[in-house]
Amino acid sequence: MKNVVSLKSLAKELNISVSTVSKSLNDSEEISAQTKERVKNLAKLRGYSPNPIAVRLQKQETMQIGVIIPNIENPFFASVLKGIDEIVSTSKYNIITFFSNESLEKEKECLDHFSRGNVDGILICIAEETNKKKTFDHIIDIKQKGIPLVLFDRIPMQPLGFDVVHVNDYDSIVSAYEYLEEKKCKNIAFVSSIPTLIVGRLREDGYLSKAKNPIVIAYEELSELQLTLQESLKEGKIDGLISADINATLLCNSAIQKQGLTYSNEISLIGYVNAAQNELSYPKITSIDQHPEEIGRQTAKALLLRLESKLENVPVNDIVLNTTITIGETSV
Amino acid sequence: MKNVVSLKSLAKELNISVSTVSKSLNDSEEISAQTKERVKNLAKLRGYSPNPIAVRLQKQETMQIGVIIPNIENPFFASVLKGIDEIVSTSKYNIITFFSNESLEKEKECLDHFSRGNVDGILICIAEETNKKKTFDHIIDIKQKGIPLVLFDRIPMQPLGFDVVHVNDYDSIVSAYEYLEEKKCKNIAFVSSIPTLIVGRLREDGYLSKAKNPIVIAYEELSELQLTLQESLKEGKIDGLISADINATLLCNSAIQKQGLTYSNEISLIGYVNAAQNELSYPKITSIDQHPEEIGRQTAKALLLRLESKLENVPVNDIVLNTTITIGETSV
DNA sequence: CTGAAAGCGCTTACAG
DNA sequence: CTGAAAGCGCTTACAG
Repeated sequence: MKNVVSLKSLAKELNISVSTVSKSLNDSEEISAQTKERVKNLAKLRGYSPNPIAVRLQKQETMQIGVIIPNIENPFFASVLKGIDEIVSTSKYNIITFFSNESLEKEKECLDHFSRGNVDGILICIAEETNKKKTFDHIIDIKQKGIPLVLFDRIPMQPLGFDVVHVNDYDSIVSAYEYLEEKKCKNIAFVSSIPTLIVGRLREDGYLSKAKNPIVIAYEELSELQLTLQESLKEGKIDGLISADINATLLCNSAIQKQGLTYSNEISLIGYVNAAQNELSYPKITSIDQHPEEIGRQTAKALLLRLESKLENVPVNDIVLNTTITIGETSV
Repeated sequence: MKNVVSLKSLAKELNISVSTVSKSLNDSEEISAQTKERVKNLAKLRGYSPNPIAVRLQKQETMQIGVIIPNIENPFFASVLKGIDEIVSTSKYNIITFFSNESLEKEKECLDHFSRGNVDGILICIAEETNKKKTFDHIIDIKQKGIPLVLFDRIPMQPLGFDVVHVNDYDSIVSAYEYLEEKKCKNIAFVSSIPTLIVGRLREDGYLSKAKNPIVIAYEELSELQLTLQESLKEGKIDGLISADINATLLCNSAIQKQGLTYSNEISLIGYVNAAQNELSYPKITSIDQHPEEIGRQTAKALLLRLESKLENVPVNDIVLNTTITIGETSV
């Protein structure tokens, strides 16, 4: 039941050679208008479409872009992927998705698979474990294979020699801090469930650069974070919270509510959220918007640029995007 | 800088034929142990790995599975995709992801692309628009192409002749209704932002089968839904809410809070949520868990089964999974 | 046990 | 303007 229409079958039916059929369909200058016409008509009639695998073998291109996402259940990454798809789907490439599930081992396997000739280019956000262990050799190795690679969101401190796309995490938190200051907050604490992630560190640094008497509440273990947070709020000193990630934001709001605090002069909250969900939630939280789809689009564009201009000496690009603050109901 | 190690280069270096090299690496019985040894050693030394495109062309398999997701920003689908990945990543296949963004047109393009020899099998959840217009010809056409296809979640009323994986939406709501009855709710309303989706209709039907004096609040337009919902709550009659989708659930909770109602004898809420986010939210909403990852796993398994047993006469599978109720803080 | 040949479905110099 | 030939990198009957 497979598609049996091939160049060969068309050629036989038309009593001409395979090369002529191929050239006709590719609109080669070499072929007469009349022959092209005949070939194209029959091709359409028979529903011919070229075997993509054969074309790829011939062209020595896979027409595939490999994407490695740490965790697709994180809405930030889901939106980034959507942005990537938006750009890639207008190109000749397909997206092969892999999920590292934050595991270094899995990430290595993915890159290994990609580098065995399965993709023409790679888009990757490194896993949490990779981030912690600071093991980047498997990524650097890709350079030797000559496969263009673009890193997004979690960017190692030391440059690896690849294009990168990210937001300015440091400045984002500085802006958030300044925003809360405008709202007359005096004791602003920083809450994070990602203290070891690169982006988490940058955000913390941004906070520390502003706070005179810093209060950092940071645990990876959510239950621990929750407990400590509740304790800290009980003391009644804190009147502003900046949360460094989606989970921390949810816990902050939850702790505030449970404490019976109200979003007024009593306390304010700003943090990272899942934008779509936040829009409908109560209270709608004042948030730092990273514009994840835009990150995805820029990442994909950066790769396509490398793929199209085969120039090896294009300098490495460091693309920094701006975050914005979306006012909600948790800062009055 | 491309990988220049090929069967040919190995053969030349060993002074034997390409066929012998190929057979050795594939552990053919025909080849002497000694030769195999030599070949494998050199292959390892040179870091040889077979060109996947060439293998595919030869084997007449793409080793790719095409997945069409209506909206990756919906956490339900993100989790389904994770489940799919979990199973597929243990097979020889790769996942090609496409997002229809709920558009029939885009969906057609995806299927068209897939059917041009780009994938060996297809996993699809139909777009909202497809669902509404009840246009399924582009899906049915896939059967003629001989490409196995499995539908998940949104399953057309009339069987299309493909394997399907879904939950029992009707029964889920019946259970939810019965649960609220146990909690002494007397006036249970049904709130939906997906009145025209198949799953939305089934859920509504489940509700209608139980309610004596049904109150259905259903609008696709979220602002309209929100308004009507607030009006209805103001009347003070409703003491139980069943929400048919994530957005409706968020709006219900938001409306309840704004109304100043408390989750006690006053009112209860049960509905669909984003499980990960709900876990950390306040209040934690009592929810109907569809186990999306399991849906993904089952969907992928169903396809792999078809792909492996080339038998055409395997009867069509209708896999129905159970939902469960997770007790939260919105039903006391 | 090894290798030459054909073939998977295409494209593209090159001859005529 | 058309076609035969070689080749992309493999696999696999078939001969020897």
